[in-house]
Amino acid sequence: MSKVRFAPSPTGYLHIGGARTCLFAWLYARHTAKGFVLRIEDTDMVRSKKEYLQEILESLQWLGLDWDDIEYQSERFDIYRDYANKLIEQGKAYKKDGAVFIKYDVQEVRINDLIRGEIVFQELPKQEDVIIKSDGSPTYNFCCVIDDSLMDIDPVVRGEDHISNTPKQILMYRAMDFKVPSFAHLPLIMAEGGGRMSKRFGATAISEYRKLGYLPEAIVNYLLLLGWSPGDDREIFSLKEASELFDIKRINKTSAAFSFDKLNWINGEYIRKMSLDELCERLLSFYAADNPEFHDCPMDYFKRVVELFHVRLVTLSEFMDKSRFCFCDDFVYNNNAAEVLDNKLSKEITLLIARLKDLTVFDKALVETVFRQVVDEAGIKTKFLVHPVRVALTGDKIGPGLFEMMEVLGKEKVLDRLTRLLKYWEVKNV
RNA sequence: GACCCCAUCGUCUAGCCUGGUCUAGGACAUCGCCCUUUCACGGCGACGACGCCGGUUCAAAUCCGGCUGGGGUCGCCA
Repeated sequence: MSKVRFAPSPTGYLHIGGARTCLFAWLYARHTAKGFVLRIEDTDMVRSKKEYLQEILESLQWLGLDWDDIEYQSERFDIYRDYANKLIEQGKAYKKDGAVFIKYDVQEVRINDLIRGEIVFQELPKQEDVIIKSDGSPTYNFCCVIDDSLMDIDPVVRGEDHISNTPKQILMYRAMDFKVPSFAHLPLIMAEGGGRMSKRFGATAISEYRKLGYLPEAIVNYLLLLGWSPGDDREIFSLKEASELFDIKRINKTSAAFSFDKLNWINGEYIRKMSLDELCERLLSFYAADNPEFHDCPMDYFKRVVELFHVRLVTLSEFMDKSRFCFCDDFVYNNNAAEVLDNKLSKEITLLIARLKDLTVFDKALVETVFRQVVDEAGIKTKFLVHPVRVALTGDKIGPGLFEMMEVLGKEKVLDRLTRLLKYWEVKNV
């Protein structure tokens, strides 16, 4: 049975477009139970870098796109040279200036494309092409044809930018008496707001998205939606579900614009649907070495803090800023909270402190009961006491629910921070 | 310039192949309402598209042609 491949070139990082190409090729392979080959196109000895290869492999693993085989073109130069020599012997190629040129038997070329149907090229602009460069290394199109043929790749799944390469490749298949495979040319991804992906576009490398706090399953899910749909309204799938549902015929012909809004939504969906324990693990590994406070605090405390932000996170990276007040006491009151602090409720806060002090069990329900009693006695609206207390506890006017937050922070911290607010008002008074 | 690909709400899309069930469905974003101590989540609702012109047909988002628009490729890079 034929196989499917993804053929990255280690001359740069794995970018979002490459990841999507790989995803579709991978899904096709898994759906049809064909083998999936990772072919490293490292024929350009100058531009190919080990670190890029490393990064590409890590990114693919992170995304969950595994492969059955990996091949390196740099280890196959002998094969390419043999075919070049054979073509020379047959009079289909010739040497010039140290390079080897193939002569095309120019004719109409038809591509059988699984996504677009038949594509017809009337004529080719060139009659010949280099297959072995003057430095002895083989060219892309030549290697590609030989490897796709020898590795029994069918269909050839790749980006739309390769459509124009296909006619000359088909002529090469014919020159070497190879069976011509079918192709599946994927539409390209465009930058947000249209235009090419490369220009004026922030994050392109997959590793970048990882650093930004995106989950691999969310990225994969989003990429899948960018150009494919199951035909109904479902939008959230795991890789496993996707490989079962996948149908290459349902890939769109139109290039799709990338949207951070949608990616963010999907990422948030995955975070929300994740169990609390799972989210804790993800956060701990995301903040691995840089944030010892997360690892040093009691796991139980960490978990309860995470719970406060579970439905409030879009990316993992937001956790640090949002939860800062849970791990340190030295925060300052945010400027946007100034308005809330204008109204000095020293008397009410003092009363609240006194009542909270009496609590022996500092849980959400009891805290709320006490809080509402104070509000009643003071004869003010709940929200007028809630807002300044939140600022006192977190430094910000927006944040998690007040009472669950108080329970998590604990009596001591709550009382300290309320007292701190009283002092703040005192100082301001002078 | 040449060759090729594409064309449904702002964005991602369903529908198109096998014309009528489409006063075009869903999602994101936006806006409003509800929930509510803020934010978020959740619920409800609003806004919003078949690029244009012809043709075929009793009937076209769906088929055909042209135009326009967008994209890709024209390297001894991959």
